Amino acid sequence: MTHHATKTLQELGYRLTPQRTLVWDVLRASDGHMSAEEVCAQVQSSFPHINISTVYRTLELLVELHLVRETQLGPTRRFFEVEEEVPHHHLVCERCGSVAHVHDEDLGSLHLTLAKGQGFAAKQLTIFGICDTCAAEGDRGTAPAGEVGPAADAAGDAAGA
Amino acid sequence: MTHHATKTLQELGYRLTPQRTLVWDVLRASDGHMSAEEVCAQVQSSFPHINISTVYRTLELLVELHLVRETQLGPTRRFFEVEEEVPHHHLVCERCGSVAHVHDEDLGSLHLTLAKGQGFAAKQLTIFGICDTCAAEGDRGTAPAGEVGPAADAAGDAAGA
DNA sequence: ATGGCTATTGCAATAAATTCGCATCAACAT
DNA sequence: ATGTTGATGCGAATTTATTGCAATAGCCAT
Repeated sequence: MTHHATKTLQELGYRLTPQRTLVWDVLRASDGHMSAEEVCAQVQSSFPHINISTVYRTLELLVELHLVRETQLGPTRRFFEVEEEVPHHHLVCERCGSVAHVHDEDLGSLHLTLAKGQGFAAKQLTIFGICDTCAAEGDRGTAPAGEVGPAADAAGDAAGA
Repeated sequence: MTHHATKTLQELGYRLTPQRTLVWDVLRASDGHMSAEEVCAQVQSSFPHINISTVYRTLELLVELHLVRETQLGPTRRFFEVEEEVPHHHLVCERCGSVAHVHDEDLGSLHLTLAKGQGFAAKQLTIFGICDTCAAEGDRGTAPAGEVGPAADAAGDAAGA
């Protein structure tokens, strides 16, 4: 009961279970975004009995109630975070995977541009690119673009994940 | 052999197999983004023997060679599209799932803002929101926000997928 | 055109993430 | 305290993606 969330749940007729409370608490305590598995692991430290499927169901519910939002940080995994008052967006580094935030207000006229140009109401942006740290490291890391090719001569597997 | 792609492959020492050619052709013929499964199904119509794992491996290769790029349209599935000369970004409607394009140049000063503010070099944006069509339809569709709740009174399952 | 070297492929097994059915359990109103 | 019924745990089923390996087939040299 760290928040009005519990009240919200009850007011809407949902039962207030320890599982739900804990999932919420864990997400609130977290600084950033968590996968369902991470949430589950965290919750289990104080409530060992919780099951991953319950976590999924709870997350789904919280998203439905706009207490939590699902971020879009890439394929093959879902991430969740507490829905905050000041909207923000995500900068995902394609090289190191780090995730930074940008405040919505720092987007300039983007909303207006999209609204005018395409009639699109932007809610959440995910911006993929290269963070300053990785850029500083030069073009090492995840196989830049230069000399790729089959294991013809001496080019190892320069194209990992 | 619809493009320089085949030449690129051979020049780099990769073998030119029908599977690779067909995956490339299918992607080129497609208007938008395709999942690996969709590509596979398409290719199979003219080359029934191709296997999904080959499709994955081919897509990975084409991405590596910057002939194809992986788009980031949401979790739980990967999508691919031919890498085009003029960069564009994606507007994904959270309600109907439609995907529209925005030209990079229409983003205004966003690149500059991100570069200055966070030292971040943006490459690909995915913008989630509501498209004009859905907005016009009012707040029906994917359970807006108003009256959600357990199956208490007469509220059906207004919150499907 | 032929043959050999080895990159590629197909297939099946595997892995990871998420969902579903159902019997049991426990919130909450009475 | 008790009943009603929504919520949970568990295992099985799905979906999506990856990997090992033997068989196949490009491509170069002949």
